[in-house]
Amino acid sequence: MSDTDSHFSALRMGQGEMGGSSDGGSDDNIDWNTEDEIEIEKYPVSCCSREAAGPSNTKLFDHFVGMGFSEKLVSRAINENGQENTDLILESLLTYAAIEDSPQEQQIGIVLSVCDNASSDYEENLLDDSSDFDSDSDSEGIYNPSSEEKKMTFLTEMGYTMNEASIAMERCGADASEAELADFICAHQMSKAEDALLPEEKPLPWLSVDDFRKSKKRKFLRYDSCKRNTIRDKKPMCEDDEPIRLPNPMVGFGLPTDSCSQLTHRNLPEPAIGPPYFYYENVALAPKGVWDTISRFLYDVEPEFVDSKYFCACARKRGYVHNLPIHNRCPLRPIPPLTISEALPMTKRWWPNWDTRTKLNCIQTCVGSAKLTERIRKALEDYNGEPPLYIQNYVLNECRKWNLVWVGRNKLAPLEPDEVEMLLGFPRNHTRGGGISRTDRYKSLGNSFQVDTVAYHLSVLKDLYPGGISLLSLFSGIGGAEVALYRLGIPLKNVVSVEISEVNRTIVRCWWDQTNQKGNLIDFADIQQFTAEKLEQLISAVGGFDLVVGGSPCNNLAGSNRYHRDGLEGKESSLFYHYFRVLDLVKSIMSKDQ
DNA sequence: GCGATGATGAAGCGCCGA
DNA sequence: TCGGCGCTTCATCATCGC
Repeated sequence: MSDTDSHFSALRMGQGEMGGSSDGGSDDNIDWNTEDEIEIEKYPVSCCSREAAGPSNTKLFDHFVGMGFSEKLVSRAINENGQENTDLILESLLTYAAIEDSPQEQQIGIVLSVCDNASSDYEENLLDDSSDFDSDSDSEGIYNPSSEEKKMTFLTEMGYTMNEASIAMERCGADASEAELADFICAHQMSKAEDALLPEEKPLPWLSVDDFRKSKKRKFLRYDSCKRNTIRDKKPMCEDDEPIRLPNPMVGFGLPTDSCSQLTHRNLPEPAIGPPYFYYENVALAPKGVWDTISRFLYDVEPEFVDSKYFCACARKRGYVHNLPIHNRCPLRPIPPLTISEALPMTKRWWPNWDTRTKLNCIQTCVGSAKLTERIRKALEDYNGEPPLYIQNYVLNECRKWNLVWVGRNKLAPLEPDEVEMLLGFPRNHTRGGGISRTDRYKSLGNSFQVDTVAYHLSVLKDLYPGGISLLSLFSGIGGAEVALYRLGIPLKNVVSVEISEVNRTIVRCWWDQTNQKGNLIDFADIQQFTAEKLEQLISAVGGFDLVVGGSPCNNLAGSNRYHRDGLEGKESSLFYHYFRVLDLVKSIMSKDQ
């Protein structure tokens, strides 16, 4: 198994289910003469306009060879189409590849060479996709093959074929980001998958860019009938053509405290059905469109939005995309304190009656400063416990903003790290010791799961895996999923943890040792180095994963980020695509092994 | 160099009144 | 229905002290 197998895994949803031949026929279902060609005219291929500025013949030749086509085919295509119209050349090349009787291995070889040569550029691709375009625009008229190749590399690393990548780049144009290109291909694959369900098979045209951009949900329309009994129907504002909107109240498929409102069944899209089970988490209040993209990538599974204030004494609005069963959920015992006064009883004595908070806001990675609490103390001390309304409003605003609690007369303070641990469902001192600074504790905790909430969702696994579970934990952080499973009483047979922060890996390792786990814990630092080969070895060693958990970085999604709230294209948050990549690889490898 | 501290808006949504 | 307002938000960066 190699990286290129993801090529097939990405096609699995469409090609495999179409029953298409495997003899190099990845494009058998593509209608190369669709009306969409008209659309192409509206979205000129970047390379064409650049070539028109006057690239040399050699450069043109090298360009297509660099894309992975054989010299023979490139010569033939240039001879047949001339040097002016690179659209035609590219289309000819793709057609040759599609109709050629060459074995698939040849195409795999193309993909492999691109991946290998460009692996070192991969991170840069993820981070700098927009900057590529900027530089292009700066040098208007000058052809820059590296930008195109970087996108090609990105897409092939994602597991798409060269042909799919080329077509997507052609259709979406030069201004398309890597994510948009991947989304475009994904849309086509899903469409093929759905067409496989139709009695009459026919070649499926690629979506036109216009259609794709105007109605990204088009490809999923046929799932509508499956969704009629799902939570979506409980949200009348959530039409298929509308972006995903957050439910109010944010209770997901139901709360343990309200059995009447619990949803016990949903129909998952076919490609989403395990094994393995997967569970993805991120901030609910992400920029518009982010959850639509996440949902589309994760097999069109409807996100479950839950505010942890229903599970503990602090709010934590998160979206969860998973394919777990949703019946027979049960909460962790003991039920944690649900109000501030229950969670922090020593604050009751000092809590003024005009501070009506019963829940804390979302716990973040930073805490209020000592100067702030001192300013508040001074503002309050002249009023003997009954400050005027404007002072009350000022204080309450700061309290909500920084999650301050009353620790004395006129005295507020930020939460201590161990209090945060308790509120989030971790054992006391989970993040303490081992050379970890106080700042790092806050940071790690602020980025973690709320254990009780996650455990409620994962509780359905207890009956399914009485003998224990093998877990692939991506972006593990301080081990929220591991702690949740442990507290549920689900034995951890094997845990493969991927976490970039050494501090966090240390925390998980210490917890693992201190709780006398009997299973195996293997940790890795960088998900970007988590290759198909490595995955295959791990899957072979542990006998497959039962659950793939991950909450990719939210830095560029969170409202608190006033500098780089760039959505899924942001430096850190773009790592979501690696969650999808790894999950899809695991699904592919495990489906082959079965 | 590292950790702690303090200053720094804006996006998105719900609510409410016109 | 629409616009104004209030509320919330897994953060980032510059600076300081050790």
